[in-house]
Amino acid sequence: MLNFREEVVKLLRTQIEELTEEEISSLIEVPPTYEMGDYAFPVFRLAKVFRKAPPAIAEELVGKLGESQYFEKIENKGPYINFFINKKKLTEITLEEVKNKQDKYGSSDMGNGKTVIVEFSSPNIAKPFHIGHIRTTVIGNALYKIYTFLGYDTVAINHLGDYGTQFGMLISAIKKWGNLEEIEKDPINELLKLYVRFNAEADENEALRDEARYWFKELEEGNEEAYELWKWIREISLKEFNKVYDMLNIKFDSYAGESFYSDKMPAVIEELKEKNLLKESDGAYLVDLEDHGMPPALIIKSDGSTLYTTRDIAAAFYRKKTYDFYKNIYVVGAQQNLHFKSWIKIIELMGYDWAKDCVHVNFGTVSLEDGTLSTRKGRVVFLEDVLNTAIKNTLDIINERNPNLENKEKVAEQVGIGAVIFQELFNQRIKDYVFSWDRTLSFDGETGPYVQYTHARISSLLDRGQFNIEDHVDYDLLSGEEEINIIRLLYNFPQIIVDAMEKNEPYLITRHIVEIAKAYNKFYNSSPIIIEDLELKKARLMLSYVTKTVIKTGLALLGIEAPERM
RNA sequence: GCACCUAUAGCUCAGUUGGAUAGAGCAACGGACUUCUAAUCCGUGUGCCGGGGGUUCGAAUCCUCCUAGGUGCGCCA
Repeated sequence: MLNFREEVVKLLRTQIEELTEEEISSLIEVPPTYEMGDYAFPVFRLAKVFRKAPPAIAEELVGKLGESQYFEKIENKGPYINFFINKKKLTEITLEEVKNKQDKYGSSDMGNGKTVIVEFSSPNIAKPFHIGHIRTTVIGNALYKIYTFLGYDTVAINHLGDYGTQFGMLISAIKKWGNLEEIEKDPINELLKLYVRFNAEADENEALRDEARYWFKELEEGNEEAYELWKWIREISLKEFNKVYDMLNIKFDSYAGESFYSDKMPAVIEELKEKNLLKESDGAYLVDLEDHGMPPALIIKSDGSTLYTTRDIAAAFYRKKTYDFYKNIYVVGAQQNLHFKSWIKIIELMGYDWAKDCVHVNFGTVSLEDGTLSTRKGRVVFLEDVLNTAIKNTLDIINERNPNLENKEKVAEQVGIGAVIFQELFNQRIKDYVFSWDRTLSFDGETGPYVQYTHARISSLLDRGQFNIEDHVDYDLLSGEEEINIIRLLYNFPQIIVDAMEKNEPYLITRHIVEIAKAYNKFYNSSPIIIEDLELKKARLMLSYVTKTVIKTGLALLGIEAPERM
């Protein structure tokens, strides 16, 4: 697709020898409003070379630039040279491209089959899937889709928390107080109860902790009873998690969790020893990272067992060997910033330059109005409840506003769940937030339902207007301000996807499709579409169609469905 | 104590990597459905961009020092 920005650079380069194309390109910007132009070039940087006042330089350059088929106007306003895109060209290029590529519009082969791993969600077995897990789950899924869309070979890994001392506790608790049938009926809650009870009693009776450690050691050493119990806990938990994954329509390529790497750690420890990175301290072994401004990283506990740092290193090695990744992404909360910085540094110190390809995609903390989430203190909001409440709320709205809608339940699911995901992907990852039912269930303004509504409205319009994609369209009929505002946003969509990928920030796409929906709704409210004038009708329907197509693609990249009616 | 992150309108947040008059949504108030879906659209106003200092043609954005909040800092993950 023709790149107008590059055309600006090329044009400027013909008159500016003092700057390279790259330098010119980095100076190009988008003016605050479109009345000022589509692209602007501030000439301040040339003031010293030209030994003239910036406005005079700009004026002189404009005079020399001459005509271009891509721009209908080039003028200077003070020290800025402003470029106005040829509207017909923009419309033609954009609409043809969307028409041709349809749901592939914005996709690319830039990934060239390179492998990108996205590790996300990764809940702890035997613990509830709560609102704190939604961010990693939803952000990770969006990134997975974005990378895939850009031509990368992607691997979605759910690094289950299925190992560690906590399983010693659970096994011990089940053996003491557990009733297998009851657990099977309501696994997560029953297991959680056992876990909480165990912790409470262990606070009184220290011996219980030793028992837990004993059972975990048994598990590690292959005790059959412990292993069978562990396997059973893992299976029933996964079944529970899959209920939520099904609702969110999320699939993983691998569920290799912590336990998977348990036999891969000795090799790491051997190599650390060989490379003289391991230091003994109080009976434990660690890697000293003082030279890199970090506290030491503990690798082996004084009782000989390993820690999650060791497991993450082992996992990274395994993934490098198995997938030969180009990027290895971890969607994990910002609380673990130091942990990731530290083990990635260790891999670098071991001499592997692919350490730089391991990226921690972090995000801020979700808390509740009465404090931080705490499973053990019962301060927890279950994700399944949030989704179900959103669905129910949506169904109420449908019954009120559009009671004759077909497939109400299905649409309520798409919209309710979409609203939750959308909200989650609306801001920068790093922001902390306090969970609020009000905000989650608000469907007005810049929300998922708003965008979906726009999509559904267009769908219905296209049917009524008997839209035919083969119809020939006179692009001159779409040169009004409201039409061009939509088209500009559609034109920018592919670049937004690339930006979102480079920054690992899905919200860029979320915000962009909101802008598209806003621009379209404005147009819709002021321009009747199904009208007598056949040519105008065809043009407006085509614009509606391409808008719908891009909205649908944008939502899909976020993991949100786009119902045809709502 | 040390390290990292955050601070923009009453609330929740954008701000295109240093550019032109700092923008949205929500909330409030007023308008637009016998006409393509009113989950929509149109109006009305709000800012010591946490504070001080610096860098330069130019700073919400970069540097520095404060302040407030969050997170983390060897035997959990």
